[in-house]
Amino acid sequence: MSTTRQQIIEKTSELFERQGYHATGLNQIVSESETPRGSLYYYFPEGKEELAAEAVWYKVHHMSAYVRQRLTGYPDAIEAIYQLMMEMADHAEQQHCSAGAPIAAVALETAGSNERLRQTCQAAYAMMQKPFEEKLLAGGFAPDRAEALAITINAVLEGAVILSRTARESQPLRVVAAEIKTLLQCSSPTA
Amino acid sequence: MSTTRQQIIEKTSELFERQGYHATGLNQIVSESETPRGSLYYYFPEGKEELAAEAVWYKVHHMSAYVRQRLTGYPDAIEAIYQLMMEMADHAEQQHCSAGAPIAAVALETAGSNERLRQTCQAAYAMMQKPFEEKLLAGGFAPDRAEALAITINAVLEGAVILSRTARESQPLRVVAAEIKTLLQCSSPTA
DNA sequence: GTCTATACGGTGATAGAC
DNA sequence: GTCTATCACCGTATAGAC
Repeated sequence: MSTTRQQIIEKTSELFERQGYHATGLNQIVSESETPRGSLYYYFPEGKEELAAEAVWYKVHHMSAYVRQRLTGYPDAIEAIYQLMMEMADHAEQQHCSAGAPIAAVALETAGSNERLRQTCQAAYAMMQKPFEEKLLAGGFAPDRAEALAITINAVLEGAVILSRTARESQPLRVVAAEIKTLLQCSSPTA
Repeated sequence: MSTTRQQIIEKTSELFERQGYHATGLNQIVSESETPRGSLYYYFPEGKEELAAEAVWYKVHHMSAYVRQRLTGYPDAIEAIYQLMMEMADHAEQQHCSAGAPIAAVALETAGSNERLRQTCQAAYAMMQKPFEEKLLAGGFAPDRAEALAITINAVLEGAVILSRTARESQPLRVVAAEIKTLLQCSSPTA
């Protein structure tokens, strides 16, 4: 795998996360990634759509692996998820709540106009849901409960990141972390 | 208030909801709103930014009024909120999950580049939070609990709408409705 | 693999007539 | 209030040389 190609993908996913799909031009991607101008259509012959799909895919692999790894830090599922969410709030605060929701940024702009990217984002969300579902299963939750709770965690995280970005405040992320903890506790099979 | 001006605002908010900010051009707004071409800069001399702020503002007034009205339908706060969320899922399904998250669409694309629109979206989210907070307060929840839960509802709704749009499936909305009901029940002061 | 030049359409915005 | 003409700029994409 060439470094150039990977550099383009990483910069694209970074720019999508900060600016969204339509606001990110191919020119900006090339110039900020400090990549040869001629390489873009060499590595991504189908143009922006192909590049965007790869960028989303790359980002979600990275994020879901991070989540899965972090969730192993605490044996208890509820505590692990709570600590992860608080850690995300710390992360957001460090970068002044300027980023987050990389899938949503692409999904909202393209779901209605580009079927390929819509499907990519759909698969991305499914992938983000899995680590939570697995951890809850391992924690003794019934399969249907684990799935419903993982969907809820996925949704509330996405929403809270957007609220935090908009308000430039990590508070929404911290609030929902505590509420999800409560929900998990009163849904716990051992409760 | 002229009809032309209002038509432009309504069509703009509709297009933002479906396509986002950058994908929606002034030309499209004029042509689809069937409005005189020359009127746009007459009513909105500051251009797209001013129009966008008004469109977000209009939409959020409309939505928060709808939510507040619907929450009066059931005396019990928990049941009222649950029914409202399920109603939103029905709505989404009727339009094939093609819309929703009108604030998020603008917020994600502009929060990092346009301070005015960022603040508008921030105020919009605050406005969306209020009806839930009020209903919970009236239902006997302590002020700080009502606020935290309203923030969570706001976040989970925004996230679930995005998940539903992306998957073309109302299931995420229905799932989070049930989970929020559980959370409210086990947070209830009368429980 | 990379470069440059270029095509073509669309963007937000302005000026000046009516 | 509205229209038209026009602006400069930007977007993605392609062709052909090296």
